[in-house]
Amino acid sequence: MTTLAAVPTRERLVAVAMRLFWEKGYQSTSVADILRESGTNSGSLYHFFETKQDLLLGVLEQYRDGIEPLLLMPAWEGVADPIERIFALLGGYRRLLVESDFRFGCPIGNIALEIAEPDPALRERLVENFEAWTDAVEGCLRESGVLPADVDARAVARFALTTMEGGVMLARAYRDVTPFDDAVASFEAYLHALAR
Amino acid sequence: MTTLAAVPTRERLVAVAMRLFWEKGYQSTSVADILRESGTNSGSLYHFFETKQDLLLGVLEQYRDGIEPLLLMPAWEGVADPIERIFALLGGYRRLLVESDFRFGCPIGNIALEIAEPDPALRERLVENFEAWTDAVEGCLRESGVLPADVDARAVARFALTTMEGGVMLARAYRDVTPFDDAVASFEAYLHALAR
DNA sequence: GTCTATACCCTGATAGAC
DNA sequence: GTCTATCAGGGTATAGAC
Repeated sequence: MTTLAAVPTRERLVAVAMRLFWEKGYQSTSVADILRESGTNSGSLYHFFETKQDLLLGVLEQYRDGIEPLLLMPAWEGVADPIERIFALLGGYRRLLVESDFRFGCPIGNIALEIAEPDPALRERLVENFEAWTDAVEGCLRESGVLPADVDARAVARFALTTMEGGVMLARAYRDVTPFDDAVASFEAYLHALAR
Repeated sequence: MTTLAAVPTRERLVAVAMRLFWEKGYQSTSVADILRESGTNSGSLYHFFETKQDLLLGVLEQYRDGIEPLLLMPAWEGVADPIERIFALLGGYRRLLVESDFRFGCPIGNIALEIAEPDPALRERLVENFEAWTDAVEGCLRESGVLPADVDARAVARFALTTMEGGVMLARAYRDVTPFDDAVASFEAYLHALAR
């Protein structure tokens, strides 16, 4: 097993911040929390990151770079059909909701709404994450060939993201997966209607 | 014109907190901000509310009670057709996004994601707001009579909420109303597909 | 119900030796 | 790059007179 101490300090900080920002939110996580849970001293954190928000940027870059290997690849293992892959991806969020008793939703969506007026740099990182997610779904849609030529595949892919984010929000508030399931079922019906 | 001072203290506090929580977020609004902008002293606030979160509960109750008179009635003025009313409601959020340069989204959705692990009391207030919104849209759907009997009108209404919340989130992050418009257009297509 | 003053803690961030 | 110590400020909430 890899111990925390074996990981270089910067990566350790990003990994711990990633987890805490997800669990508690960005603003409710103190720098002291991150230092304690990562076994790091204040001086080291501020050696690598100018500010707490700078660390958040590092976390969002990590999410962006992890979409392919850490989100898509596990979700798509053993799923070859591109349309099924879209629902496997959505199913991953469902699983996360249920298994965490609705504590864990979408870490990017949380940040997007938690910070009322994000800096341009922060907003850019959020958009990069949303775009990478949308790219993946758009790729599935195109690969499937089910959409007529006059349908905007990117808009459909973005609607999948909208559905996921809205569904996760409601499921967490209700502590009930039904709103999420209903949203996914509706999206599926929408997709079928487009495909015919 | 009604001056601030003419309004009873409790209502004044709720009104100002409502605005600030929306503009800046709950956690980024300090009690001092609320006191300053409402022209109130600390002792008065804590006379009416035990804690800052208690004030948030008051704000959410106000939102809930205001859905009919302050959200639906203005949006539906001069709109008789129940299906058009659904899109008039969604159009209200669009207008808000654009006119505020994407600073104002859905105040309830913001709180729902800003607070990672809301107390049961807080969660209950969020749910009340989502339910009241869903009730209104479900009423429109039933009144319109466009849905076949085997379609779950409540699930469709909730999907409208999902669409709105997801669309607002993305539009704010992108600072571009396109994701919202695409989401609404997709929802409309979904509704048409159901209705036939 | 409202006023002033303030307790008391935790926040992000810094200093400077090693 | 890492360590300890600490700063300055702002956070929520309270005390107690009026």
